[in-house]
Amino acid sequence: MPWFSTTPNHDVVRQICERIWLAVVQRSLRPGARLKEEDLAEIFGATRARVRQALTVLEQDGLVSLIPNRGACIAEPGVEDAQDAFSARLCIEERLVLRLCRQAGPDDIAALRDHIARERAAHQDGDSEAIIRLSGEFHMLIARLADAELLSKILRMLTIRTSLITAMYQTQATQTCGPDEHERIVAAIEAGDEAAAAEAMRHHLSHLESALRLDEARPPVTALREALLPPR
Amino acid sequence: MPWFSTTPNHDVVRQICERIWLAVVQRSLRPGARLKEEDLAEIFGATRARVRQALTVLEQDGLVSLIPNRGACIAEPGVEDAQDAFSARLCIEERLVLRLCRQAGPDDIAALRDHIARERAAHQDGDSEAIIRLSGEFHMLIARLADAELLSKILRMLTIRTSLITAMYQTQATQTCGPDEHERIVAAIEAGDEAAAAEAMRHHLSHLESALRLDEARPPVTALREALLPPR
DNA sequence: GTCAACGTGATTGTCAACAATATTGGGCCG
DNA sequence: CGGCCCAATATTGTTGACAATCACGTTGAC
Repeated sequence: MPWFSTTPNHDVVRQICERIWLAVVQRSLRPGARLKEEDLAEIFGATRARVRQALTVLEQDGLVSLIPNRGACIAEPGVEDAQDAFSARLCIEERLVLRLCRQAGPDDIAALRDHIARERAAHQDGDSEAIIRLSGEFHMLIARLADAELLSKILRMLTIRTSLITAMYQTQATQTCGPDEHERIVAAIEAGDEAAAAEAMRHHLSHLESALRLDEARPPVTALREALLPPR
Repeated sequence: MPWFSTTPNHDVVRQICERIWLAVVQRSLRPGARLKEEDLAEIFGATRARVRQALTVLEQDGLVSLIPNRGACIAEPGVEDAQDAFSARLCIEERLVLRLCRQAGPDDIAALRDHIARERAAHQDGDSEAIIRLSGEFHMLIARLADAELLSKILRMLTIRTSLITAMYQTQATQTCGPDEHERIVAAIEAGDEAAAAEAMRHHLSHLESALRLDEARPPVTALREALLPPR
């Protein structure tokens, strides 16, 4: 299930991207962490050129910052960036569910229900890796079913960004929201109720956003750095 | 005014991207044209590595197709792709003008008016290069004024795509539509009339789309190739 | 005469060494 | 004693050559 990123040419590159992304959302790689090319090359058994390709792709997706002559590090989106990302997702996904309300056939509904079932299973098993992954894939599934290739591509970029943002700003209380809200969206789509579907999606996204500590003065991880370092 | 693409690290890369894009919209580079790395390197006085970076970026933007082990060529978006692109632009730009209706201050309106004035000047001078460029930049200006960094980035990608599509499918009759429709959008924004602004933008985009020969069976440029070459 | 296999030429993909640049630690001067 | 400059080191950026791959033209067999 190759869902990551903008289909890099070679599998090795995609694997590197995917592993780094996973490390970020699982919080084993903190925002601001430096990514030394040589180390990555050794870790993944690849050459530095490959690593560099991967980093270029990851920068496009907004997951890493690439500073010339200074290397790469996990990006540190600010509060503004977070709001931008959710705002953009709202714009895209509202459109997607509206389209799906008109186009969706029984197969589509079944696929969505099946996905939600897997989400529930992951929740019961407490498999946090699967929970995070499936939660993101639900939205990508909607995009795919809506038959909008470009919007899918865009949404992919946005989900990667919001993954990072979530890992950065989320409170301990709400890890990810359960599949109930997804269920509600699907139900509205099945009923063909455009207003309800759009509303459900809006509610879902704003719920995701409001679960974050965006109101706080500064991101928790970079607080130290930015506070101590003089402005460059 | 560095408006092109996803801010590549080095200026050389951006210049290559920009020149290729310009060549495409000016129709000196036809869709399907092969882009040999070595030739590009010689033309731009850059190394092949740089050219490769540029091609990677251009592929992300959908301007070139990058086939493994076979090289790069100007992309040939199909009718489906064209509709996708306009659909996505509609989604994004509608949101942008709505936001601008609420946020726009006198400075913003002045900037928009100033831009339209330049468009009119280009039209009078018959400077087709400027007409194409300014026509695209108007939409980017809206995105920038709407204070939506991410949506700007996305729209940039979409305008590049639609540039290519326009170059590919446009009829001889309607090169680009004049600045009158832009004027109408700005007027609605100035009045703060959300419904009118959204409607004006919808009208503008659908006008752009309907000026193309999307109903024809196949793209004009590739017709020969696809007709003569056996399906691979 | 047609088709298939093969060899050749051209082009892309990869690599490892080299050069340029930023960071860090120590020494020197104020 | 503190600030500044300079050299050493570590890391990134670049280059050119090499290997892998593919398209095309030729040759041979059926």
